[in-house]
Amino acid sequence: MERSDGFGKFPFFMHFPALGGGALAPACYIWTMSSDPFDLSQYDAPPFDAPPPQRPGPAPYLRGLNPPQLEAVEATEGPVLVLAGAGTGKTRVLTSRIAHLIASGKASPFAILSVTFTNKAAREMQNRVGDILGRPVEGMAIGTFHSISARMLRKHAELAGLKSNFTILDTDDQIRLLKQLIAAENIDEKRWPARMMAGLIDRWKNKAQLPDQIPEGDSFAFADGKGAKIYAEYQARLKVLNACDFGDLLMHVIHILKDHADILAGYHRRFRYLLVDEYQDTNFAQYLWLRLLAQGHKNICCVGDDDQSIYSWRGAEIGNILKFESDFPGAKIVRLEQNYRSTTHILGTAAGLIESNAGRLGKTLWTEVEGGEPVTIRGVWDGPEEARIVGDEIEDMQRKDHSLAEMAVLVRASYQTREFEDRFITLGLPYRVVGGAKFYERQEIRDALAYLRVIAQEDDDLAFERIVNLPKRGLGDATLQRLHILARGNQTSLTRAARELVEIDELRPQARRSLGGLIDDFDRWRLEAATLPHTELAEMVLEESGYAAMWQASKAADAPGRLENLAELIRAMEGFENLAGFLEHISLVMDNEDRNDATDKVSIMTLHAAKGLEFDMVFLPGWEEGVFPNQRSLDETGAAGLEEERRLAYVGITRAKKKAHILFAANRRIYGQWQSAIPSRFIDELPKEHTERISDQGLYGSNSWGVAANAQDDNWQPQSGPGYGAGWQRAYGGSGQSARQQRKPVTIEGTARRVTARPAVSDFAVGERVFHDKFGYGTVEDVDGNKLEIVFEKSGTKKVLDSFVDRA
DNA sequence: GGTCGCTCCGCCATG
DNA sequence: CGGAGCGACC
Repeated sequence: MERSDGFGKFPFFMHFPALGGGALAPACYIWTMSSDPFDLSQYDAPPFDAPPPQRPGPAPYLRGLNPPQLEAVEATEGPVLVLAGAGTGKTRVLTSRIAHLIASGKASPFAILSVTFTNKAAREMQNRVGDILGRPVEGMAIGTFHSISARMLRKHAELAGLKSNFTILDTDDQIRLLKQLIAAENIDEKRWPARMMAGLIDRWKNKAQLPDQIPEGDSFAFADGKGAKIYAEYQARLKVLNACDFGDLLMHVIHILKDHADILAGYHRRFRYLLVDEYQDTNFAQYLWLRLLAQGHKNICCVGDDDQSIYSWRGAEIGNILKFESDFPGAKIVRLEQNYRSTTHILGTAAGLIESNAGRLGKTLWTEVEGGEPVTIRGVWDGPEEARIVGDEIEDMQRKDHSLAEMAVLVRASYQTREFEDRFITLGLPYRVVGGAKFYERQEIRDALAYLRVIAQEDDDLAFERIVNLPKRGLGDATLQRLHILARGNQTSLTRAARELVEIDELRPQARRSLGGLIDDFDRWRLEAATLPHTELAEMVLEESGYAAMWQASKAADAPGRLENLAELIRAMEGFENLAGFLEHISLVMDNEDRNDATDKVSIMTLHAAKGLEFDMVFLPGWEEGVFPNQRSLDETGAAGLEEERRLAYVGITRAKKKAHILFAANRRIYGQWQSAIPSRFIDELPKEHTERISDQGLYGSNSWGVAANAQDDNWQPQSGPGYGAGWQRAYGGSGQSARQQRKPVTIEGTARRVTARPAVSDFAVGERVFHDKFGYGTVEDVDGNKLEIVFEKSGTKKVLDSFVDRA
């Protein structure tokens, strides 16, 4: 492979004075945590360095627990279900319980298996237990279902038809692979998108169903009954690629434990105590996984809150928590109801809301902390206005010496973060988007990772395809086609097919030479990988492959930033023991917070991501019908969907310790189109005695929002603000009507042109006579969403947006 | 084989 | 509106 002369003397990372710390990178994500590999190589505990005997009296970590908490901590033997309301100290119970198991000598860390919902929670829990015990906890198996399963699967990979260095594919890879299979089946990808198939496979795996266990009918969810077949082909292909997806991690482990009694017995010997956080969000596969592992000793402690179950869309079964007692006979149930987090107003608001849900286990949260401020509910004109108000309020609090880290904006959907980012950037307000745009989702990072993936696991086709012609090596579609044909025919991977292809005269000499060179490069890098530290290997690969040179030669404005990101990637690798550990972290640990960054920042995140967190002040914007509750949730799962949305709102409110702000806007831009919006039905459900409703003067008139059958004028506190026209009143003038009926157009003044905002579905009908400023009079011929096909009397047939015509 | 520009579609939440 | 993906053209 040709390379520019002497390039090797100037490693790309040397061009950056401060490695990875320059001003160009827009955001700085660093992984600093080394993967803390709990060892699964043995089932029997090594001699336990037992803690010094306790002095008489209650251990220090038990002091300060309330009676139910203490009960949950001390009931170490047998099944225990802790129903822990929001803010009732469940994390404290879990950490104290682990500390108690260790300090009392009942178990060494080695014998404890602790499942958390996020890796971040795992990390924190581990640290907190260490703090309690006064020394770091080592050897405890702690992590998410997925990360623990990955460890187990690496140990028994061959039983799932894999090698222990298997690749974990992300959703992107999964979809690319499915696209190929769908195309090979001659299925129209437009009608049956790979995304949809990926969703189905995910759902099946959440139920631990193998391809041959898919009921006939379920298979018809895709391409007229080809669903199960594609699933089977997908699984077969994964085996050839020595790869698995997220769902496989659990499913393979479940089937291994089911089919191999000796292995299961081994884990029973080892894991004497199981702890599970966020039990209400476990799905059927996770339930099976737990049941298998808990079968032996039955020392399982699950903590959860049915009111905070927000993951049914990915298969979580609230039923798991409801039937715990029958699954584990003799289970002890402990309820934690004393809230230590929030004020009475916040708790009261949340409780009033969740009351509308049916089928709850029922808890009554109470607190000793009286008073505080009522929850503020505020209607604003539009999205930008909402972001402005939130930004101003945050700045105001900041001036009053409140830490930004104690404030958070919690949105329903991730696209909503943008409006706030824009505003905060304008204000120069430091923020972080938790779980937002991922560093490793950037093009250049994914490319670099692809090289490393192929080195670590040569059958990783998805990675190989990504970089086979990057930088350009003259290996285009034609060559790739041949590789694919050969690989499919031989049931092998692209790399292996390539090895064969370069031996014969199938390819043009140039392509053959180029492909041969690439194969040789990879072989050489693999050889180096055995001895070279992985960071140096990465540098070597980026230089020798010409990938770094490609960006150096690029005149694109963002090329320097990309090079800097590559340097950042290498720096990130330093925190890991080896390449495999790093790659596993990338695929499993989604939270990529820069833990070296102690800057005080506001958090912006989705409500889902906020689960388990708490902040002094919480902003909950976008409380509008269709946004929250989310329209698709209502459409797809109806009443159950609404209840889940309500639980999500409950989660949002209960994140607040001192103050919650709820906001909604009269106008929203969706897909770049202005639409009028009406306040969320949840707003009506919030108890009046715990909330205050603020209206900008002139915006609402003397009326409430029209939807508020139970909202009264005396509950309003008009504030001075920009005066708006009567549009609002027109929009919210009606009352007692359903959400859909209430959608009426709002006229937005002040834009360059007079624009009428309308819902996405036009309320014009075929045959209606209309008038258009430019085209004159005409008749509606066809309605497609908000697009109308109109035959104009003078101008002929035109496609126009309904917003631009009026009824004649 | 590579690049530019147009069209189409999505924005529900995740490991 | 913004990104992905595809087709036309160099």
